[in-house]
Amino acid sequence: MTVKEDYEKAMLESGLKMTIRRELVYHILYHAEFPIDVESIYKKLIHEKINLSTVYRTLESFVAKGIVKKGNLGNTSVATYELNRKEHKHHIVCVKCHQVVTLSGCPLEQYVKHLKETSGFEILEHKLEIQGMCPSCKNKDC
Amino acid sequence: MTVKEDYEKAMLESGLKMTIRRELVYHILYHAEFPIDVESIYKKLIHEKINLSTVYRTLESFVAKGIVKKGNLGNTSVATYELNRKEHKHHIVCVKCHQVVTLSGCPLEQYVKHLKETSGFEILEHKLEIQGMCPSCKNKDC
DNA sequence: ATTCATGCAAATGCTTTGCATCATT
DNA sequence: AATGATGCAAAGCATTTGCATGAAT
Repeated sequence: MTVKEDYEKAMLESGLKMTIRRELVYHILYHAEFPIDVESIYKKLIHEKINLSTVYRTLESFVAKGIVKKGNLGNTSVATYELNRKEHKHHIVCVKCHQVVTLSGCPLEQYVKHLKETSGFEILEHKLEIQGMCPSCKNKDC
Repeated sequence: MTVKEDYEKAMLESGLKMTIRRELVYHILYHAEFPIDVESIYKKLIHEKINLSTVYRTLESFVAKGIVKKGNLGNTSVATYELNRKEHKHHIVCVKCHQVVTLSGCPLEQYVKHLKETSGFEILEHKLEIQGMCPSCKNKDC
């Protein structure tokens, strides 16, 4: 399935109208290797006619429909967004330079299953982020 | 060790001066069962003479010294703070009412050990938050 | 005495919103 | 035609900062 087909499927299933701006944002999320913030998305759209508030609104409607997951960049208050794929990934973030490395696999599958059976909650998502210092920053004393 | 002794130890070790405001904030964090936001802290200090920006500055200097860990409330951009205890805890947060339940134990100890050996990063903290719907919200259709 | 902490007010930066216009259904 | 999407400008809100004063070392 192509990105475009993927996008169209998401719009149809969610009931959101198909527009150029939404497709642009969807494409960026689709090709992102890790959660990205609004500024990064907007910068990638510098040559397109799209307003910053449209980017925000697009992302929020995607989140409301479950198409996209919202998170935060490290411990900052900057929101990040990523496509809500079946195969989710977790990341290590460098506390200094914010470099992000994607980890393979999810170490929590068993644990989440356990919680579903014992917690009384309806378990939905989980957020896991490992913080550390990347090899490069580790060697700089700043 | 009492809260006060704990606080004094933290200030001595970090080099931060001991002040009434810092002690007040430290006490609140000490007795909090889960990460709390600045507004909640400030409300608990309503009868004390303390400025909101002092609360922010106090928390940020605690974070800088590793006394406190900073996070986020659910997927919002509101910062939360908790004491950086040896025995860290994780939580389930209700996506509707923001009720927080503390989980026992950390399911990631083995995994983090593994990452320390293989990732090339100096692994520091990790953030894990489970999102779900609490028993009460689960039964309300809103 | 020096260094750091605090209050206050103003500024910052990310995000949201009201409203008129435009595009998709 | 009706409903929803977008641009633009203004507002909102959490957080930060400059500066003068006050307190801890």
